[in-house]
Amino acid sequence: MRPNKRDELVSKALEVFYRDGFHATGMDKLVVETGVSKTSMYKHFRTKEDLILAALRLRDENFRTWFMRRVSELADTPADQLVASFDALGEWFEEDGFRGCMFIKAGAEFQEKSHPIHLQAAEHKRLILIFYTDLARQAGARNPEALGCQLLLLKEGAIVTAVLVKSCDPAKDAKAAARVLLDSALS
Amino acid sequence: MRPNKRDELVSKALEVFYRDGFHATGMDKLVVETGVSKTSMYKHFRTKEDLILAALRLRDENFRTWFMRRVSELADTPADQLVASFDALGEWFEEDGFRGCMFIKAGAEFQEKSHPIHLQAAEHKRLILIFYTDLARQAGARNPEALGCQLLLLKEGAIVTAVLVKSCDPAKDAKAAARVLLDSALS
DNA sequence: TCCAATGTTTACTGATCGGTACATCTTGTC
DNA sequence: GACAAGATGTACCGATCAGTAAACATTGGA
Repeated sequence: MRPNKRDELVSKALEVFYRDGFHATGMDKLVVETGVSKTSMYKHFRTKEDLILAALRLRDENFRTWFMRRVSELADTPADQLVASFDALGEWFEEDGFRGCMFIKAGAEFQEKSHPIHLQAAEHKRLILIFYTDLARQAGARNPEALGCQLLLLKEGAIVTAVLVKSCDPAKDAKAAARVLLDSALS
Repeated sequence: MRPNKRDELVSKALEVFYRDGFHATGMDKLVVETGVSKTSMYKHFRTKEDLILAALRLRDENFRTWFMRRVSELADTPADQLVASFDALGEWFEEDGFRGCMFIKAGAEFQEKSHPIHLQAAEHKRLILIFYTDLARQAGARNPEALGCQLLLLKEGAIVTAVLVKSCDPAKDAKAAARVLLDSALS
């Protein structure tokens, strides 16, 4: 039960769950794709739910790390970073394997509010909200909580729209909207 | 094969798919919940996919009818209707059985862009986008396509946030954002 | 009343679901 | 090299998946 082996399994499972969905991905498929045996899989993870939770934890870490780093690379001041975050999103949308937000999908497939997977998806969004609220506060917004939530709306809407609506350029429109909302929150 | 019987089945299937998800809902469960036999079910619908598509068609009709009617009840001018649409959304979020947007969930569970279910979900979003773009044009926005898309972002973001983030009042924040964006698009 | 057509039910198919019992292999220790 | 302990693979569990064949019930017209 080498710990790095476990990490490998989580990483591969994350990839397959993200690509094919949670209910649509059986443990047998994961066993084939990872090359490990079913018994080994269940030595590392008590249930499929445990594996999904581990994959979501990894995804949360990966995404937020990438997102925050990229935002800080793209702009220097909090105000500019608020706006630049939508450029970062736009880069993500253009990636080959882009399939929308894993946590929106997790929340959609496990809808009970008390379900551990639903709760973990909600926790990710809470952390993103905090990220935006902090930036809004540092930028000097009159009501950082309200602006943070509005930026979260734009981000989530942009992701959904990037998946489902071809005739839009959601990253561009969200960025423009963010600038307007920021200006309005500062004046 | 009375046609109203078929409508009954679609209506019940819609309810169960919306509550429990698509992959998580087996035909056997639907057979039990509708009280009809499995063979009858498959006389009305060639495959499960056909049933899902029929349910989505009904949902599209129901939702857009309700949404547009409610918006026109809540305000008179196009500009006010743009803003009031988020009050309508807020009413929806407060309903007992609210479980987010069925089309976001359909797009999440059937991710291939060429899949008929994915395409139908995308079509619904396209119609909503047209609704907002038309209102933006009637309201006199400088760039109705851009404002329409931004309002769509707010709407989709508000739905996702209403499902996953408890600490927000997304309908309220989206409404405030819509007003700011509208003002900016008019001046 | 008989027949044909239509709708419905029961009972089943092979495949796959999440999960496990048990045999086998590998590895560190003496 | 002997042996115990942990990791791995094989082969299976009952339940459920989407879908179907064939018997049965119902209903219309002649």
